[in-house]
Amino acid sequence: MAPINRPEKARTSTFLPAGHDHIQCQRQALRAAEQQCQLDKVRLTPLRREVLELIWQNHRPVKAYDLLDRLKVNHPGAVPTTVYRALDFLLEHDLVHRLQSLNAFIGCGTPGDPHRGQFLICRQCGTVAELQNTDLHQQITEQAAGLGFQVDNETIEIFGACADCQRT
Amino acid sequence: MAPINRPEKARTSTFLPAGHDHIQCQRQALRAAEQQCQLDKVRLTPLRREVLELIWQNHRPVKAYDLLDRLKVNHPGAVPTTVYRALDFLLEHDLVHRLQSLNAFIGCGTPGDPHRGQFLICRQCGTVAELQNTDLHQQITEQAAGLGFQVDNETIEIFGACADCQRT
DNA sequence: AAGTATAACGTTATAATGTTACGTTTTTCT
DNA sequence: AGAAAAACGTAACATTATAACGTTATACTT
Repeated sequence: MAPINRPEKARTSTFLPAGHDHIQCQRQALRAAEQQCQLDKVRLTPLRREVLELIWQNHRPVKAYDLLDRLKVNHPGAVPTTVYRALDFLLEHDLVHRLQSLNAFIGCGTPGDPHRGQFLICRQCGTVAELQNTDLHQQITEQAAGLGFQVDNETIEIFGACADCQRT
Repeated sequence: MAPINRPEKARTSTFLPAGHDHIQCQRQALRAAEQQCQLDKVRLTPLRREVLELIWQNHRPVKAYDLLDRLKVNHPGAVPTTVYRALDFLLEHDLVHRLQSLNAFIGCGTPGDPHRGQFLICRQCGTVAELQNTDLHQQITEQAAGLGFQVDNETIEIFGACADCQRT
């Protein structure tokens, strides 16, 4: 399946600008998720919503069992299945990403957009930036095509030091 | 750390040409590993060598516990630590790669080369091709640099259908 | 509105993956 | 030969993820 190729410039959703209002950011993410679910005609149930809310508490990846611990506060009966089922739903509808290198999850800021999965991950502070680099995507797709390989999913996870952490 | 940027064209190590002589391929890989270890002045012990040999039995990723089962044939005392220690060694010396999306391992055909980790993975037959796409690497490094991010490691794992599997 | 199909969730058990800690053996280096 | 370092043995355990099956809630049809 050839990818959508919008003529946009490379952009990034984080690293966070100085005055980042996260309360607002989280609220906005949940609103976007609700809209996306309406469009997709699927149900963002209270449980799923709560998991998504927990994921959006910051811009660092969360592990499933941490999520579980946090979920238990309001949801004493929660067990691994509870979390993994919610995560499966959120992944399927592109509301969160899975970071394979970390076995962890992070909210997706742009649920409607073509969904790739290009991440910069700071080893030190753990902050993750999601890239939307169309050129990169296209270059990969083209090289693959040259080898007769038809791409259906890409995982790009780049580790290193973010600007803040380099200074320290 | 700025990457080595050799003016090479994009290349790939597999998908396998029609008449691929795997016995020869495996032997060659082990020879290369031995040489690399000599250069690095580290020891490719019988255990490590045996694990590497098992990994090179084909061009599909192997899971650690599968490796363990296979290792037990000649090595009844083997336990997870046995395998993971060998894998740690092999990874550290760039003799194998870890595929994060699969929790699996695969031999590296070019131990001496600058070591990135760009893979095409066929969902159907499981065959993996390692790419050495310098442009891709450079593009990532540059975009990251533009965000003040200093790359130290990249994981690129592309899933899809290889040429053979598309035909079926 | 009742009946039925489907989706979501609860519950228990277990599988798969990976690590820690500590002791012993082997190799290397002086 | 003796000391230091590396490799390996062994047991326990931590983390991550899924399977199987039953119940409850929601949506869909008539």
